[in-house]
Amino acid sequence: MRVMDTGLDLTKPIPPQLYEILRQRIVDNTLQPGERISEAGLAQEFDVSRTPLRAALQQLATDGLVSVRPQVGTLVASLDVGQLNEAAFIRSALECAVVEKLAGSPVDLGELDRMLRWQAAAAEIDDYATFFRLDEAFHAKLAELAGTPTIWKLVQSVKGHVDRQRYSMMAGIPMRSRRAYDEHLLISDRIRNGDVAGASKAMADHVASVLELEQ
Amino acid sequence: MRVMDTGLDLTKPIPPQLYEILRQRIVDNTLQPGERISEAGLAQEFDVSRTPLRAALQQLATDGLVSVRPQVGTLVASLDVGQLNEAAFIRSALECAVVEKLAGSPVDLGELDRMLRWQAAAAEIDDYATFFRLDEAFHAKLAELAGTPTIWKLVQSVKGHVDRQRYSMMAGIPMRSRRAYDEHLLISDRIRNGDVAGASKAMADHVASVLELEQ
DNA sequence: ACCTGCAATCTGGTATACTAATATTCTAGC
DNA sequence: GCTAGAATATTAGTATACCAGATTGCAGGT
Repeated sequence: MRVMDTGLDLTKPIPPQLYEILRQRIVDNTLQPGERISEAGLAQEFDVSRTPLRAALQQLATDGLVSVRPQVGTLVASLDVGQLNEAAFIRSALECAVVEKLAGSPVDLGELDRMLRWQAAAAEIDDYATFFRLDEAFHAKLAELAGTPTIWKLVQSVKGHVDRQRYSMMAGIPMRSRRAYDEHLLISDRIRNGDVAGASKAMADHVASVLELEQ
Repeated sequence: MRVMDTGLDLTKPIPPQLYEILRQRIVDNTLQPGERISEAGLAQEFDVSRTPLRAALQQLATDGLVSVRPQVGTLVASLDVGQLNEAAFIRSALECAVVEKLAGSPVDLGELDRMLRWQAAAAEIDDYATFFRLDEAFHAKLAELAGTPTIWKLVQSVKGHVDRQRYSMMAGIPMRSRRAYDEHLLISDRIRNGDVAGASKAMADHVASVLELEQ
């Protein structure tokens, strides 16, 4: 019998919740590269059967965050510089295409401005958790405004490798909420001005900046 | 008891095979938009249990080719012009990024030339099935040479909507193997010449051409 | 004729049992 | 002491049973 809270809401679909939890554990290195994952063990921990757990692992496998070897085991994927670069490249290509489209065909940026003000506030008080959430929402909103919400889904599925690298580097490094906010501002300004190439460049710099080692 | 051949190789993983078969049926309109899919029915048809079948359906759902509604049913996704445009947009962004990278950093294009000669032969004799296979291989090879094989996986997962539209239009229309071959040639030439913008443009035109209604 | 409510049926979601293949451990033989 | 091989344990893959929610059709009341 298990009474401990597993953090799952059993009234909502289980696999997506398990996916998010496990993804977070891999990204923040709670589950380390190369570590073996036990389906049965995790199923017991979350007090669910292997069935929904396997659905979550399948998603993580398509994201390249775990590697399942039949009849052997499921491993947390190793950090691979090639895969990291590729993920960053893909993200850049997709998000640049989004802002190019936005800069080329005017849309209402009111919602974006509102989000930027929230970000400014969060950056001011160094509320990193909130800023991180708003940062994700900003990029998602860009894709939504461009009429390409699928792009944000693809970016998310590819972004895991980048996020993992970021967590590895992040030990004690001061947050860059302020810088990220400035870059967001630059992107939205250039979109507003219809500066297609400039907006694209600003986005490329922005997504590249998260991997820079120096402050 | 079932003796009919289901087309499955039981010595290899089942879910990917089911995925390919069902994807093909959706793309070529054997399974029509909005049609209801019965997990139990398909499981019986292929003589497998619902477990591997559900894994395949989950993949098709992430591709947006089916829509799973809990306790209601699984439906073949409707043709949606918005989704089609988005898929074409994403494909263009990713594949243009690939050829831009290739044109910017010289690599050995020997394998590509070999594939182009095969395509020329297939186009000459109007062997459409073979040409289609070679066409896919050409694009996959571009991604491989650019060091971004994941991009081709993403393109494939998004391409279903485009392929479905292509099948809908293809009734009686003469094949365009020759034209596709010429476009491939143009792309590879511009890559070879380091013409980044030109190669990108050629690729954009190429992926856009499959949706053109006129000959 | 129409609306309402209940019940039968069908659906996908989950739990569990079983299989086959791999990895590991232990042991017999040298 | 060491190696080869067999027994054991563990794994992901698959099949099956069960569940709860949703739809559908009909019965009965208005």
